[in-house]
Amino acid sequence: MRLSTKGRYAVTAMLDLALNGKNGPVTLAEISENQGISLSYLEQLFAALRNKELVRGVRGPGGGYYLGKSADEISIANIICAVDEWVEFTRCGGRQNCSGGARCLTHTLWDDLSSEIFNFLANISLGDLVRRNLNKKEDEESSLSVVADADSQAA
Amino acid sequence: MRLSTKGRYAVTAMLDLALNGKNGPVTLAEISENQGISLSYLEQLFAALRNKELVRGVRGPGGGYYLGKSADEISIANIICAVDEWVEFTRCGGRQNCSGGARCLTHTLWDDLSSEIFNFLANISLGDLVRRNLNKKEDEESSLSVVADADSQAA
DNA sequence: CCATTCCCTAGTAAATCACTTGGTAATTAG
DNA sequence: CTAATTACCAAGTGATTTACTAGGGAATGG
Repeated sequence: MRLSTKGRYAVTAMLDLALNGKNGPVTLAEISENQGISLSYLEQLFAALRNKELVRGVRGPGGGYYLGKSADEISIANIICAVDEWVEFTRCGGRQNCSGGARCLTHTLWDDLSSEIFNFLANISLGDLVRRNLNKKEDEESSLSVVADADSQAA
Repeated sequence: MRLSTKGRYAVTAMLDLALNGKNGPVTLAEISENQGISLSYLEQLFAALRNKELVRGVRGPGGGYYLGKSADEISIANIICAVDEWVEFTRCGGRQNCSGGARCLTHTLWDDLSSEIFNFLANISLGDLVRRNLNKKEDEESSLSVVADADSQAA
């Protein structure tokens, strides 16, 4: 299980693409400018995203990137897995010698948690994120209680 | 937002402590043995956990570590924050010059997602994890469908 | 006293991060 | 056709992080 800043860059870039790619492709130069990410680093991230067919590149003037499928079909887990090589840890059914000991139980607990986190992220799509934010702007228009709660707990 | 293998080590160690610390303190040597983590690395992790009062050390022979509070009062987010320095990213209300542009919207979306992930992890306690697993063993005793699903999606 | 345990500092090889440099390949506008 | 534009590709780099080793204390129990 891995969720680094690299994943954040990828999600951020994909969000930018989902937001600005409604009519015509978006160039990496634009995303680089918008999000403050170096062009060449974006190229590396997009190479990984392209391998997983989450984006589609078009070369030449007027070219750029499209989403590889609809924003609703791309989950946050998909994006993070593409660039961050999600490692599902030590289901130690064989490899390790932890036959029923405390080690194996702990590993099982961790694996369950890891799966839960994955499923959580797999159930949020790019489209969800965009829509949720627009709805929130309409509905609330004032407070940001969720974020405030998280901050206070984190501190 | 950060969720590295270091956090995994910390959660694993805390799980071990929750499982084995029912009667008397648990030594880092035991956890090191159980979980296959180097003793000195554990010491560093537990220094961070101690700072956040998630564990309590007792020196001398027969000593070891206790949980700093009950397993139900310790969330996974607490543990990860302790060792991984959870960085809440770029709520760019001031620092950056993204006045209403695509950058700021994307950052807002990311911040919302980040908060959601945090809240998700904040709502799972060590106690939950242990109980959930014990219940599952009683209830199902056969299939591990959740984990299987996650694996197939990850691949 | 002395063994045990926590506690602390420093250093390190390997990996990862975010980036730079310097290209090549395809496509379009003129 | 040419030149500009864009995606694509590879190699390398300083900074940071990871997981660990080494080498010590400081407190406590027998």
